[in-house]
Amino acid sequence: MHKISVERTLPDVSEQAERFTRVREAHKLEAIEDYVELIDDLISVSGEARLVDVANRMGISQPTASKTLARLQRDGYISSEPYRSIFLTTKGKQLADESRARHEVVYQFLLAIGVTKDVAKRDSEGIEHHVSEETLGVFQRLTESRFT
Amino acid sequence: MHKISVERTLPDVSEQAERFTRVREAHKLEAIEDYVELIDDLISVSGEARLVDVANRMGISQPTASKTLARLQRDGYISSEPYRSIFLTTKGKQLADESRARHEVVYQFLLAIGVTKDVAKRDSEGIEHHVSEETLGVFQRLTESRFT
DNA sequence: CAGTGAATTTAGCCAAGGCTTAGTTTATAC
DNA sequence: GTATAAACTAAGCCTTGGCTAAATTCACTG
Repeated sequence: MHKISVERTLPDVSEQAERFTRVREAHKLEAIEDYVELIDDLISVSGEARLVDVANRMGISQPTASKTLARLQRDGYISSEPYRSIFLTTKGKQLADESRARHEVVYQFLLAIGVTKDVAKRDSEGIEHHVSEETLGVFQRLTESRFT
Repeated sequence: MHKISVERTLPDVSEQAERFTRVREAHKLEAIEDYVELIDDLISVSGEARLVDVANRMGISQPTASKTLARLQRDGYISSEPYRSIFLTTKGKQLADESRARHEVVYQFLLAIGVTKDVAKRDSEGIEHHVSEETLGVFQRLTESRFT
């Protein structure tokens, strides 16, 4: 059995480096987006966002949630008094809205092309953060035109 | 202008927690996948993989690359002698192949639905790690049937 | 075959994001 | 109005993954 060795070439160094750097930067925003989106949902549905709920829903311990929320407050996404519930700042609310919109587009797109509901939920959670405006636009158009 | 408040519900706690946990776990594999894929490419194209090239192409400093490669070796993905070039273990080569295949499917799919080449390259870099087998299968079928 | 420059490693720093254990505050029930 | 349970914070530990500066090794040139 002979293996056909594929003609493989490497992209330009700086171009490739930039791509990886971009992905790494996107990662930093991801956690923040997930938090503000969740906090916004909690406020909408249950009237307030408590640390304990954030921790439980993110699947992390309360101290870890506490530390992360402190960072979010430091960076101006949320506000809260010690031992009190959490509020989104304008900046945080804006990010939550944008993030949810992107999330929803990806989710609906996956459904439209025939991915099952549960998997679409799981995959869209990871994918949403890495989709450019251009790709998102394509997703949206295709979803609307129901090309299935 | 009245805002229509959307009926928003929250998913089951443990289900949501599991989803976030899954994404966090995927993240850990990402870096590894990117490294072994790059190392494999370097070996294919230039005959060997040197730390300096890995660092330059990942867009990180040499010491950071050195530390990460040490972890990869510790975990059995690569092997190398001090000051020598880097080799993939069977485990590493396997992961590189799988990762590249997934990467390629995502990239070709994005191209097929009309995303421009540069953006497809960038987005597929981030998306590939979060795509389940099921979604990947759907991508592949749709790409092959050239549904544009 | 010695000197030099490039490649690599070592050491030491930092932030993020995870954990546990222990202590404090809050709220509730009696 | 006080006891107690739940919520939250504090302290301290770990890994990953980033950096710079400095030391070491390698390879090549002359």
